[in-house]
Amino acid sequence: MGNVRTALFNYLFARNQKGDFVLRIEDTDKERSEKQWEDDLLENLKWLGLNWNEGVEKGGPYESYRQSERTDLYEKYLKKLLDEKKAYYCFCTEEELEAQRQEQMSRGEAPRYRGTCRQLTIDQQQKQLKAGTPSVIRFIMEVKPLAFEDLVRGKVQFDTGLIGDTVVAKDLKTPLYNFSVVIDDFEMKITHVIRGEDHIANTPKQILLQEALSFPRPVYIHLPLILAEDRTKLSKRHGDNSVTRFRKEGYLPEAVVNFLALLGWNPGDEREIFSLEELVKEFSVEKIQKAGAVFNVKRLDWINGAYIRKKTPKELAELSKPYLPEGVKTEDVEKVIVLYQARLKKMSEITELADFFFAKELKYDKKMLIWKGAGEQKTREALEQVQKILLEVKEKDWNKEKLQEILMPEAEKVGDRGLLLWPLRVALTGKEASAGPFEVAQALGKTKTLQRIEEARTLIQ
RNA sequence: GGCCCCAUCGUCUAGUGGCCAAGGACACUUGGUUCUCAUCCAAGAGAUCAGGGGUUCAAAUCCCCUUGGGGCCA
Repeated sequence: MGNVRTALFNYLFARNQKGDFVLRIEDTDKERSEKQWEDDLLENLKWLGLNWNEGVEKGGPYESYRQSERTDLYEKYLKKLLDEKKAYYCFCTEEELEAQRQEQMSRGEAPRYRGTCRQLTIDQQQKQLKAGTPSVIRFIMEVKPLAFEDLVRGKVQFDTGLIGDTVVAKDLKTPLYNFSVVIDDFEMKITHVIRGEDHIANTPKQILLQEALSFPRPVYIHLPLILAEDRTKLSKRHGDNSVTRFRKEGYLPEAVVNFLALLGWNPGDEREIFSLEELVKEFSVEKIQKAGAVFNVKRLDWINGAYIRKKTPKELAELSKPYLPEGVKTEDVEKVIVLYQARLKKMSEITELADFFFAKELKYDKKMLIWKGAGEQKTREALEQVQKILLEVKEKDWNKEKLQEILMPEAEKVGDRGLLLWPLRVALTGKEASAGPFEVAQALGKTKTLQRIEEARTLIQ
């Protein structure tokens, strides 16, 4: 969810600027493999209709980059830092580090690496390496006040002295996120970094690294986080909120784009529904929100419903296919889908709403047929009356307008329209709630309609 | 614990010193439309703009402090 939203904002920004661009999406997700992460993302972006000129540059969890073809590149820069004495090997053990951290925290200081191994000479380092002592590569953080300009937050300041020398790689072949991201930005000529707010704290490290390697500094835009109900960062802990899931449940891509764009951004006026093209046109960094935004499925549902209502029967039929029994005829799908167009929040709901249409036999409690206050007898009479009338209706007149024209006066005559209409509708659908009786009858056709009324009549006998 | 970020209805938000005793949307409540459900329409409830100090003729809007929430660091 977060990574797709970030990709969307990158897309909107770049398209709005009309410049050439390359998208690089970063994510430090440690749970999934690079391959799966990338496949999911690309698939989702494609589904959403976000197409890039040059294709999306490979991102993926940076921890996995050691596997990639860029290894030599990272090694080159790592060696450069080492040669220039801007980085060094560190042989401190976990225990030593942990003890140091505890001590610092107990004294109310910032927990940071003190630079013990910085003192080591090249010879000493080599000796330890040869001996096979476990080690990491640390980058020397220059101590100075550092500020960068964030397009949505303004000036963000840090005191780099509080950070300590960061680990940039486990070894020459295994770079870590903060390092590889800097190399990638440079190599890919990234000019604008648009990413989640959770990366703000990483930015000074990356800037110092850029400076050490004489790389230009890109423009930073940090997006507000997507939050769960409990106002913490949305994560797997909160259940599956992936775009993949929403796609499977039958949310429409244009609705998801619309919804995501409005999480943390707004057009400044009161419009709510936007196409991708409109979003591109309207997008502006100044209107990006600073505070985190809670992910609200009900709002997504509403937006999705609005898009569903705009579809043609043909489009809807196509969209609902995955949620209907296999082998059903397209014309049948079109018949039933229009009944529920105004009722659907997501396409997957059609399965249950339309099952009566495809079922050979309806199963329901006969009590359901009885309109409030009416008894079994009155209900039976009503069904018989409707049956008699409908039997006379010609095949060519079998449409909802005509059926209503014929049945409505009869229902009026009874006094309480529900007495006639309710049993009819239940007989046809077997449901407490459904589309109206006339349109359902039209969709079912004369034969099936009469057959179901007969079944209901027998049931209540 | 340190640093950083943030703070308007339950939620997403409008608002960049006077037009705001705060507007819209979702959700909620009520009523209307051909039985039900939904759509649609109408109405309603819902925020002393986190709190406190300033600055100003005037502050939701600028400044400071406090509080609260979040993120990163391990």
